[in-house]
Amino acid sequence: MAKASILKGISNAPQPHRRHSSHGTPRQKRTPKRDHAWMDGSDDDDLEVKRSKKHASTPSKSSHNSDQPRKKPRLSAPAGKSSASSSKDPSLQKQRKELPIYTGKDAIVNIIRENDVTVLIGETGSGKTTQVPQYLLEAGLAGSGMIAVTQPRKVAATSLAARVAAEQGTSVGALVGYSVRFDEASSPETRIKYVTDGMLVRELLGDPLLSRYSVIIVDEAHERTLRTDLLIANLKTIQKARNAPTDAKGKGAAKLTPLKVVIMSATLEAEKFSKFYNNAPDSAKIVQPDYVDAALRTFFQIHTDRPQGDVLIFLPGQEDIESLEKSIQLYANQLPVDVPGVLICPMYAALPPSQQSKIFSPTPSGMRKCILATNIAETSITIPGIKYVIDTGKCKEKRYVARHAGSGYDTLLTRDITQSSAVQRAGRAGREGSGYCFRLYTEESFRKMPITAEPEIRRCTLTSSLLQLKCLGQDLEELDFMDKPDESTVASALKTLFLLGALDNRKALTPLGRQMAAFPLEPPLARALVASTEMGCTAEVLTIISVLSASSHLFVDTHDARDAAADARRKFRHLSGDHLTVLNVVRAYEEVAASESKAGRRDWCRKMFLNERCLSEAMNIRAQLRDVCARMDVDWKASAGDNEVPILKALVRGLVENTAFLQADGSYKQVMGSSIVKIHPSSSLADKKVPAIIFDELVYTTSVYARGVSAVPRSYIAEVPVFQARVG
DNA sequence: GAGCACTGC
Repeated sequence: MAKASILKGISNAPQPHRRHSSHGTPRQKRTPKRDHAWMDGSDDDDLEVKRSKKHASTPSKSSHNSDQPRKKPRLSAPAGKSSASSSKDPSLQKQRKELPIYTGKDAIVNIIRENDVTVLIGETGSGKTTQVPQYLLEAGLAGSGMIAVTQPRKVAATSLAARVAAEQGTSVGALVGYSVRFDEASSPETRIKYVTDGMLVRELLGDPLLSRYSVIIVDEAHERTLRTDLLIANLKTIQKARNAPTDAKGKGAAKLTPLKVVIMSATLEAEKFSKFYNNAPDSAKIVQPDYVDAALRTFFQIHTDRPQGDVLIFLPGQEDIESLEKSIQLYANQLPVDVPGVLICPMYAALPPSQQSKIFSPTPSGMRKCILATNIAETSITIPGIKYVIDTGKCKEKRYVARHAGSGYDTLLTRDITQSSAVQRAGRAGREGSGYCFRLYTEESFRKMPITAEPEIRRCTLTSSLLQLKCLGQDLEELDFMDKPDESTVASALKTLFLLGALDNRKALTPLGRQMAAFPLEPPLARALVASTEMGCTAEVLTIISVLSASSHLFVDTHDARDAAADARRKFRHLSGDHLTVLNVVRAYEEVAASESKAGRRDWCRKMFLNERCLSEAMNIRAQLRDVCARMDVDWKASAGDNEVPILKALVRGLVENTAFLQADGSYKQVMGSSIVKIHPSSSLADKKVPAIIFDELVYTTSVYARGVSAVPRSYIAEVPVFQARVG
């Protein structure tokens, strides 16, 4: 069994906290100075780290030859050189030593040396992410293998690699590299590699024991992304194989070097919670049933009673924002002349960039800015000059609901925020001075909130993960997870993969399933792609699914220019519906891209109300998918031209579960699952009655909507083998 | 007649 150790208390240098208050009667209070407080109360654990002497560090020189890297040939320090080496930028080395983690360096290295698994808890900014890999390399713990450091986001992986490469006095891609989708910088010399968690999960498919790595550091583990959870579960399995007892020596297993795992996680900032509650006043204990109305009243209390300073109100969604905007405007127009005017700025992701930008312009003198935002303002953007925050305590959350062992749907419903969100929201006030947070909920409600968000593995569709695991000969049901996925979600994933032909009726992976897993796509889209190779329309299907798997929407939603947007959209419209409309858009975009400059392209997209980010990302994805096709000897150029028949038939193969027939009463009934679904109003087929539809996804908001819809003859659906089996 | 926010391959 793997030995495990937990190291706690890599704390930041103590810093003054912002002043907050809550529950309606704000009052300033300087927070007491206190370094740390852990949820489990074991305050003194950090001494374990702090106590250790920094005795003369003995970097074991790894006998690594320092060939010049192929990609970025520039000077590079040989591995194993001490961090104190004079060849490195002295100011960077000084900075490294000033990091909170530095005093614990030897203790950390020793504990990791002695244990198979180490859990390292430290706050953001403690330097653990940049320093620990370097400490381990310098101490020779990497042996002849690599140290991988996983990150949930690409930008973190690339920027951390740049930072650590600089600290090592080398260029990125030499001793220190990174690997993310669409981008890689590494060479045979690379020993520390920053990778996205998804990249390492994908690497498992080709190298199930991750044999190139001797240390894997899973960073930001507290974020509990689906891929991190999947990785952690797999690392346990891998360690069993690679760190087998020594009696296996001489046999197969002995060829494998042991694997060390380091899990790094931020604390939940427990002390910030408690400080927050020391100033909890005793008024405002009334539950506000209508948070929009409460926000309205709280805003005008602030506006008439409090000194100048902008207000940020957190609301769940666009609908509430628009309704509150109207009410505030109405009352603001009736204010006495001696009260400052109100400048209302709505803020949510779907708002066109031109209207988003006004929240960043300085508030005109004699005015108070009031920003109405979704949780986009919680982390993604920082708005300067906010003095007051009003927190409704609500947000919207997307969650997958599995039903009847299959055919579930995504929901988007308003719910209570988490405690960590509440803290985050309050922290948006007074970033440049003192600030106040007004919470429209009681202290008791706060205590009832979940501390953190539920891990993704409990909220998402697991179809893609299950397919990847099946390729590794594993199973969602058997793997040892920190949090077990929900049974019905697993059942639903199994059913989907069976219907797609990726699994047989004994839940075993089929050759088709293995083929599908090679593509970085959701299984239904991968299935459509494979089908297109048999139907001679790979070029078109590749284009359509590239757009569907891009992270943003193709069409820009605008309120003001709704008619103009609809006019522009009509130019691309295809009678069959949204999928071929997407194809028309990309074909037009490619023509423009061929003749126009970058600016011309941007201009065209703006005029056509198209999201250029979506299109350029789709082009990237398409190029990657073409590469995979080429490797699998699939002709990605095979084109059906303007014949939509094979294209729709290929899509039907992937979207088998997302099919519905028109009923006699004019509604659509899902073929599998039997729910009544409506065509989403954003679809080109909204309000149209066609005998049968396929769709990209089912979303439950105000009712169950099908999004991304195309009309197909009923026969296309009936000829799918799975349906024939059901009938016969 | 409707669109929380991110992220990953």
